[in-house]
Amino acid sequence: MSDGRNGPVTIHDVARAAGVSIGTVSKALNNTGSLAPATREKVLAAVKALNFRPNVLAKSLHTGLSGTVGLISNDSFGRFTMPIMEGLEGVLSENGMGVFMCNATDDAEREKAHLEQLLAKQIDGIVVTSRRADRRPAVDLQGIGLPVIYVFSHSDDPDDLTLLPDDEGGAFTAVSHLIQSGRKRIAHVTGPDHFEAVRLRQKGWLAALAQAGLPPGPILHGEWSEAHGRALTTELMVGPFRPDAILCGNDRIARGAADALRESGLRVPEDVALVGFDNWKVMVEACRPPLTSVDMNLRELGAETGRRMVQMIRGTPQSGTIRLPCSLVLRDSA
Amino acid sequence: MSDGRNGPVTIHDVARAAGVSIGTVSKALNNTGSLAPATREKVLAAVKALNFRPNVLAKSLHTGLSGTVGLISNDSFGRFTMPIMEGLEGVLSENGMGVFMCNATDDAEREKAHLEQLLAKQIDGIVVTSRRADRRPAVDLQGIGLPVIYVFSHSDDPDDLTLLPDDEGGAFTAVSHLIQSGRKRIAHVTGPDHFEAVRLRQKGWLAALAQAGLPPGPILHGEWSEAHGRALTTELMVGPFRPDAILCGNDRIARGAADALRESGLRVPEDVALVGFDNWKVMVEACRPPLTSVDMNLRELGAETGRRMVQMIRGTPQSGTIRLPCSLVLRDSA
DNA sequence: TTGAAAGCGCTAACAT
DNA sequence: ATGTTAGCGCTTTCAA
Repeated sequence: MSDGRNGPVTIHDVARAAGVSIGTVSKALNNTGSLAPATREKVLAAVKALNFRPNVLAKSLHTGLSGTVGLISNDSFGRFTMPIMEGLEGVLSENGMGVFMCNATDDAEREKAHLEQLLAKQIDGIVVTSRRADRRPAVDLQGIGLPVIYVFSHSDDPDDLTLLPDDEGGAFTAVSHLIQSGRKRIAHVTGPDHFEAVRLRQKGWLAALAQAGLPPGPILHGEWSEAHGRALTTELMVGPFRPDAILCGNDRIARGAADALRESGLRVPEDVALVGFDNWKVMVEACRPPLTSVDMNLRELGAETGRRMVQMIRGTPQSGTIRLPCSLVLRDSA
Repeated sequence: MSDGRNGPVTIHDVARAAGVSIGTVSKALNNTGSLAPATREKVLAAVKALNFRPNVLAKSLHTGLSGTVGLISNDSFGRFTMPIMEGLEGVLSENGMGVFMCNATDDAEREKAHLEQLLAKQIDGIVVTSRRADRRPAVDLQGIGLPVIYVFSHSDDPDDLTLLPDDEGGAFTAVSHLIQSGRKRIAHVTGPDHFEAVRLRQKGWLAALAQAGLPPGPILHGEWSEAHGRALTTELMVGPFRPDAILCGNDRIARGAADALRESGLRVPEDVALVGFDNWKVMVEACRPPLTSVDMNLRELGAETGRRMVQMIRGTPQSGTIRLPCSLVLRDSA
């Protein structure tokens, strides 16, 4: 607490207290070189007594590594970034590393400013995340060779490493489940098709139908909202194709669908089964009935990002686009 | 790009390129000391040419300041932490500072581990946030005098600085609005009363009623869910007190209330007006009708945290509990 | 106005 | 086994 002098406790204070040189303290702290056990004990005792905490910034000057990663979000720390960040931070902090949060909100200027700050802070790597998984220009590292991972965001440079959920596989799994539980007329109500994820999920839906020899139902596009889920579902149900199941592009659409069906006197899942996408807790639980939904496992996506980032920082380069599996979470709607 | 040598460009490289000493480069960069304009130009030209970026870690060794703040969240980066983080990061990054994200999830061990990492990284301050605003033990800084701000979380040490939304004022504003629009029988359906926020909102509700000379309606407690919103509202409507308005403890409860009312044939807001709390976009917009709700202005709360953190780091100590105003966002339900 | 030199807290090679 | 010393990239006196 009161070490007599002012300012933080340094390695010199420890050396003095233990009656050794600072080099010896350093060795004791890092288990390097050779040291008499007794000396080590003495040093560690002084460290405890003085409550000494090594300054990692000073250490960084030597190693060239700061033990720090920058996370640039274009999601304003939104719903998708959160779990990714959680998984990432968990893995990195286990490795003694920290995460700098930056919010760029799809503003190139802000992103550039953040990049400058991060580089000045000597970060060891960059993670770029986004609100959606469409292609974006690669971050401009100005020739500085720094590991970069795009997660839930997609660099247009194929030499970059991009981590994404397997949207197509997720949709395939969901539709296969519907088919296995006896559904034969499966429609798809989803979001705007300028989203890559929308196109991929559509592909998975079609693939599962094709594999079972079932005809593709209609596909309806709209905004990602409950209101559109209701409207599109109503539209769908008065059409010629009477679905016995609907794969929804996200949980909000699915919840809108559930409401529309119930209010038109149809039962879920007896008359029409429903599967959502995102497995967003507040949505799936509030839905009537509770919604079966595809989970993109974003937490795990973030954790995998962390593991790969550690590898890259240690010198193993990685590139390409990797898709991690989604999982279907069963509830009452399908 | 290729500066001939390996590794990052240092101040020495710039000095060499500009034909001056490193001391001169430093002065040119920081506008300190006296320097011939021509020399400054020469240096800055070299900086540009080499794409030199000062190493702030090295600078930190002198200043003792890292330009870095740690944010310890106990919310797993949840819905409430997000906007706070966004506001905080915005202000701090404007000041050239960065934010380290840590997720402690209410685990004292994890919090301690994070604290150690943050201190080793020489952070200049700590922000502690939480899922709810109940009291918590102060972070143990072990005698290190470091600025700490509790936001959307409440230290049990009155000498700490705590920033919170004005729950009571928010409820008061909401109920006053209901009264002004002619409502006279105002009930309160809310969350578990072990939440400080619940008790404060209740207080605001009562105060507004008292000021208007209206009798307090019933108050019903339940979980923060739509299901409980529906159940409690149904219970309320069959009771002896026929409310013409309900202040809801959060938006989920309010949305449940809206559904229950509509499904029992009552119109919102004609028969019963509804006000929610949180102004959570997906909830208020999906609600039928769109929900009038109290916004806690968490983004601004985060921004204010950032401003005060900057002040504290600059040497102005602060303490006490400060409550920032909520605002009522009008939509169709009241 | 500019340069030389002494550190900031720490590591690591080299002496002893 | 331990101490000495030369930096890591930068700032900041103090001389010149």
